[in-house]
Amino acid sequence: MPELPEVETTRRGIAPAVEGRRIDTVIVRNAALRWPVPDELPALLAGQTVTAVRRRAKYLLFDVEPGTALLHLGMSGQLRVVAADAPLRKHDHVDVVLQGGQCLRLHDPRRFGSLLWQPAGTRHPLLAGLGPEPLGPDFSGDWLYRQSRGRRAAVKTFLMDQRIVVGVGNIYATEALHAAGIDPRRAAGRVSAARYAALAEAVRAVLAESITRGGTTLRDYVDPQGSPGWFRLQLAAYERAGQPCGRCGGTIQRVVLGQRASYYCAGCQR
DNA sequence: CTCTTAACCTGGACGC
DNA sequence: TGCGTCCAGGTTAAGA
Repeated sequence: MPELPEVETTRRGIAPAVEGRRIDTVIVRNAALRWPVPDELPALLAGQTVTAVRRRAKYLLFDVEPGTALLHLGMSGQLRVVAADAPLRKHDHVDVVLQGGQCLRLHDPRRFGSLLWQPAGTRHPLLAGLGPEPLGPDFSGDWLYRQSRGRRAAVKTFLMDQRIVVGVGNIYATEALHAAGIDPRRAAGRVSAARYAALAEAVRAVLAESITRGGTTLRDYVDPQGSPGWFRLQLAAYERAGQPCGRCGGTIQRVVLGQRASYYCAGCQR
């Protein structure tokens, strides 16, 4: 489900309820996520005060004194702020019960998400090797250009590689390439520096605009208050096969790249 | 190294 | 109504 804008919207939605708040208990009903939730996690978090909720790539990071809890929402994860006694739904796998009667509830039907622990002063292997934040200072067209030299994989697959740049998933890679006028099938190593400059700008613009609209709800994404995101209304290419391109009037095509559905306009994406 | 593929899992949409 | 097939905002391990 979530790419950077949805994770960031989730972060902003939970921060007021969580930051500076003490954790009463952590209830793990089903530890069988992408990786097993560590047995010791509830004991590590109970009684701790959350000093900050951060985001790195598509991970939410909950800082407490002994370390950081890492939460990834996978494809179908939702994190909601609910009353601690709110009725349970199927697939409500974890509750972080906060002092004051609210709780953070993780709901994840497909269980591709993960909840892991990083002791203070260490770096979890999953966070090692991640590329720059697309909305940060280290991401640029020049960076993309240099990383892409000699690569034959499709530029869309390259753009979704979290070692190259984080946070860009299937929707936003599709949209950014459309906005930049680049054919997603083109080999990454055969895109010019000038066009990577345009692509980097398109990535930033599409992510920033989606955040302002609360992310994209295609099927089941909701923010921590249960509201959908509205960026879907802005999608120019994603899931628009057969429809006219808003820029050139051509027809949006569907193709599969790296096992993921991709959409592009044969008229204006080269 | 780079690249491709299978796998993890559930549920909704669709065709018969 | 039911059953089979395909598809879905992600990521990793394994193999070529």
